[in-house]
Amino acid sequence: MEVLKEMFQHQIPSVSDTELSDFLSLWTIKRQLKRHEYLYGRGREQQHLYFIQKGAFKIFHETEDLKELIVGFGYKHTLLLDLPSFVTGLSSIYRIQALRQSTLIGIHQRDFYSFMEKCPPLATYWRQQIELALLSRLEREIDILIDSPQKRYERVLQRSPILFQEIPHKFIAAYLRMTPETLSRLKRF
Amino acid sequence: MEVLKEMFQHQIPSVSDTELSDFLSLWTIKRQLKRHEYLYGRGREQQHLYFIQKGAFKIFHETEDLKELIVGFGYKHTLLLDLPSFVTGLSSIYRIQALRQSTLIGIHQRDFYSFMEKCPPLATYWRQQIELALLSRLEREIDILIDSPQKRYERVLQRSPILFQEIPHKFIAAYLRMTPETLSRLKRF
DNA sequence: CATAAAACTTGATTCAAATCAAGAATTAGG
DNA sequence: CCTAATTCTTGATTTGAATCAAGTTTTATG
Repeated sequence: MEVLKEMFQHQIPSVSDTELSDFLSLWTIKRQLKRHEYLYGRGREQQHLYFIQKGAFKIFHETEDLKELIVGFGYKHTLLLDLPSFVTGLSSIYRIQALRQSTLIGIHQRDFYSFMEKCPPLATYWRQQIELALLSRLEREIDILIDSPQKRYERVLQRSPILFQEIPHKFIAAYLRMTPETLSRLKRF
Repeated sequence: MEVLKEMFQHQIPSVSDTELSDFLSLWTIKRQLKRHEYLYGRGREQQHLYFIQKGAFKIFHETEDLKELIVGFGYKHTLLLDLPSFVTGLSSIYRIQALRQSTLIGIHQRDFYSFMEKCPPLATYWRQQIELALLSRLEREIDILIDSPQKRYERVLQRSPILFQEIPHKFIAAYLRMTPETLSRLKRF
């Protein structure tokens, strides 16, 4: 809770102390997930926003033939949510699975949105977050369109070195649109 | 101009007639582009929002080795902009090129944003457009992560059949992360 | 801390899509 | 409407990453 408070203090400096306390009091959902556990069932809507206190997650789309297309990860001390489901309220196209034992605290979308209405700094913050998410997705589109596995690897390694410390490389390989064998060979140089 | 007016009347029904007229009067930029012409120079910031009255465009990222990674298209009677540059004000990571003779009308970002401040329905509309752009990019991410060229083709054909009528297939092939030869062979079935 | 499970590495082989090539069809524009 | 330029198709060949396989290292957890 303390870390979450610091994060918001840092990212939304214009929010007052009392507002922040009120806001944090809405983060009532506590969850503990074991390795391999899913954050929610297949195809359910997922209208929670979580903060990862401990652990790591993979976010992926499951194709009809049960292949996993990994679209992102969640690490310690960052927010975790099913963005399309959170925004639209529709059932999710993603699954989110714990990569190791993890603890989360969360807030429901309706509580978040209703607090946003009476707290303009939070509204501004959230609008910026959506814009940033869009921009980062445009960068990622370039990442995965590049032909050469070598270049894809270099680009992401440069931008997100943390990834390679936090996440098993076989998942990073899928994220980079290659096999673990290919990634392993690239790392040699 | 008439078509643009109808589009906004349809998409922002809550906006008043006088407001709409005021807004449209800010669309003062007129441009004519010949085939192969660029909307703006390499790496320039691009803070205009355009409406395509006639023509078609490709939006692509140019890699260091001058390969073109196509990230989207613009068609008749839709909006055209360099989204990351428009939102951040930074210089663009994309180039936009006319695929045939085209005419555009445009508005500068500062005029658009300042009108948004005094027109809440436009602000709401724009926020929704950003969210929609994000959601469509998440769908696209899945599109291009899929291994099989066949499946990538089917998915996009199903969702955007118009594409295949408006745009030369060699560009669609690049958009789908395959060669024109591969796309041609897929179309046989 | 022991041991079972998971992840990673490395080499050999396969295979699907890229490349190369050339002719046919379509489109642009004077 | 004609001609040149561009795009599309189809076949032959090449190639680079996937797959297969097996051994090694690392990590999880009772």
